[in-house]
Amino acid sequence: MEALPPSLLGLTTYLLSKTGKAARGRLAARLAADGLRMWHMAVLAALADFGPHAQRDLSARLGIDPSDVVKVLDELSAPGFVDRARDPADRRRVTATITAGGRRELTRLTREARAIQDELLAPLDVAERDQLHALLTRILV
Amino acid sequence: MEALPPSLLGLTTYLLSKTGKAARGRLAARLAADGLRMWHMAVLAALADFGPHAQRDLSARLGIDPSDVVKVLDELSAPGFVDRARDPADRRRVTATITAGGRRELTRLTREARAIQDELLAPLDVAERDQLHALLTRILV
DNA sequence: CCCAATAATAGGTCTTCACCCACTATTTCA
DNA sequence: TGAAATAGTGGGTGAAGACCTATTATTGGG
Repeated sequence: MEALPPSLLGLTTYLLSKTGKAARGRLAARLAADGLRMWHMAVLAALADFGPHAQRDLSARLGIDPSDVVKVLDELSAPGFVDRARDPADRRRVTATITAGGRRELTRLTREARAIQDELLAPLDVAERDQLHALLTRILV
Repeated sequence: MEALPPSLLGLTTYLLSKTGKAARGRLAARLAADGLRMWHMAVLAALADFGPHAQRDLSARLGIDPSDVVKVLDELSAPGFVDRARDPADRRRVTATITAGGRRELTRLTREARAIQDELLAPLDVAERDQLHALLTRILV
């Protein structure tokens, strides 16, 4: 008397929604322990992977509202994870750069994300996890 | 200059979160066209698959707060998708039953969910979709 | 050189969602 | 039979997300 309705479990849409929610929920919980949220990690990742960004470029790359970028950067620069400096070439722009501390934080968060992933994907063996990863990647294209 | 950070795309957790959000978003949009939300569909599915439920049992099966079950059933009985009747054996209980109209609505919603699914999973062939479905099923246990 | 466009920022709104509390009716059981 | 537990209901709250607007500083095009 505890099973979920097969009508729903037969929909991949539903399974995606549900596993996605589980994944996001767990990841968000770990981030919250550091006072952070998803966007903070995304911004750190973007800065680490692609180098310094004007805030507008972060907004475009990640699809966040420009005014929310401001808030995220406020919260990332407080603990010293990013530096903000006005661009001398165009003084309207503010360039955000990840610091050594920010890189360390990102590494920590990534490690924890993988731990969460291992819990969530426990029923799958390594080959299957790779398969899943590849399929999801192709969906997002 | 538009790519997402590989640091994120390398995390299955992130991919799940993102595809899940896409799936939920699209499904929610279709449901909203009928003035419904996820839980409405879940409740209809539970009633169709397992027969009439006391509200408390719906709450337990689907993991919704009992007070939210009330609201969902209010909205499902307004258009006549479910009937509510007090259980004569235990007059505290209210038994919810899906109507013929409710079954028709569920069929419609399911058909639309499959259409959404086809859009979302367009990059995958049929075998791969089955694979994805099987993997996600095993994750949810 | 002036005006329109651009970048950042501060501040706010509007939903959605999960959750919680108080209250009533009814049942169970000591 | 009286007290405790259970079922449903109504009316909230609080957090999180996405979005929107006005303002200021700065730039570049006509």
